[in-house]
Amino acid sequence: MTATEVRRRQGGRSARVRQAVLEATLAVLRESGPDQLTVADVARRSRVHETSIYRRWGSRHNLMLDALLGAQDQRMPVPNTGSLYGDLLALATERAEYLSGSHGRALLRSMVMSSDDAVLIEMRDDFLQARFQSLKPLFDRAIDRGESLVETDPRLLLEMLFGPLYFRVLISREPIDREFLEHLVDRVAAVFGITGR
Amino acid sequence: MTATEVRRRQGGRSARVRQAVLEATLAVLRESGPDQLTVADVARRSRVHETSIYRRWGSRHNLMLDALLGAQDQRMPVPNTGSLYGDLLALATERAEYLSGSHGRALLRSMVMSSDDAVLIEMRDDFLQARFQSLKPLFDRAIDRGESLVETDPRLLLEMLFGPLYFRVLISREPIDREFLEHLVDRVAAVFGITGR
DNA sequence: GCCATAACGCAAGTGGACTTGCGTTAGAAT
DNA sequence: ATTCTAACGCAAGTCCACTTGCGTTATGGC
Repeated sequence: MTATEVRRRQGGRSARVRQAVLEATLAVLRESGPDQLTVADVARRSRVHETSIYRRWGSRHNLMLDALLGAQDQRMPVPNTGSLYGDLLALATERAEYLSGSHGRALLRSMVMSSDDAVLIEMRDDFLQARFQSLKPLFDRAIDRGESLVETDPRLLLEMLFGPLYFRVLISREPIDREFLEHLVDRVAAVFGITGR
Repeated sequence: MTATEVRRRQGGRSARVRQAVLEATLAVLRESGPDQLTVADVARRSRVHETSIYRRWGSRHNLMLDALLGAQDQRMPVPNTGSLYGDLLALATERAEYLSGSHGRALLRSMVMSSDDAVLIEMRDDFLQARFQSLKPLFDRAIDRGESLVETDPRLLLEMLFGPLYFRVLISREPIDREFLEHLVDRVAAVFGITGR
């Protein structure tokens, strides 16, 4: 029973190709926009053959997703306004702005359209995991300050905060204005017993 | 200033073609699934030329969106369990099940990928408007029963209820279990001062 | 250094979304 | 009944996502 263990390669050429392709993807994305991006463009720009791109990423959407998630890692601002309420409002505001922009819309469409094979699922999970993890200090600081949180399931809180934003951008396509953001944060803060404003 | 008013036609052949195409779309959707649906299939089945379909709907996703939204109108169950809490839980449960199924996933992807020209925007708006409208009795009944609602913005409430569901199905792709639904409804009900369970 | 093979390059092709130009049919207004 | 033209039918073509087969390169393990 030879366990057919495929030894994947990660360094050297493989890594160079990966980086070149992802960089090219982001560049084309900036210049042409998500709808105009073609794999042929990325291939030309990265000097990597189109076939190699398809063999590694499988589809155009998967490729865009990988590139965009990578770009996210850089700047994921974790607000620190002095109160949990303020932090949540800042967070929701930043998120709404990002999602409404062309970069964010591209990421969303890619997340929705990307395939659901093991690799992609893991990629998404890792990203969301890291994202939620990076926001943990936000709650720790609130507890240190003595803000009373009746509820301490940050995951649920964040889903209730972000869910409506994604709903508006993806489904109803209503604009998200400051009033809506404040109402939303008010309600969410209320449920979780977050004091002060 | 001749307002170049294009007289659209709605009855007769136009209507027959529209109905035939939408029916065929749903049939193909059932038999082949959303990813396998091709416009050529729909054309053959409806006996309407492919070109005519493209001229009217513009894209495959727009077509699917129209068909699926139409199919929704039929059976939009408005729960009546005797308490607002029970109604909301039933509503969220039904919604989660629908969205997780193949029909729902198809609708979601179509909504995300469909174009944003005037006609489509109006179609989406009408649908959501009708949907929210149809749920109004649910709140009226609660008030009649004497349940105290501190908050009376049904729209916001529904966005807070549905948002996280859409988030899970579209973005994180986490399964939605009963526990999550109950927690969610608990919190939402709490914000809006919904008494009783 | 040598070898096995993962990953890449290249050519060629398939399938399906979407477009265009032009002639034809059939609502609807007069 | 006649006329105008929106909507349809048809043929042909373009573009791009994605695949396949085969030869070539260059890693990583020994």
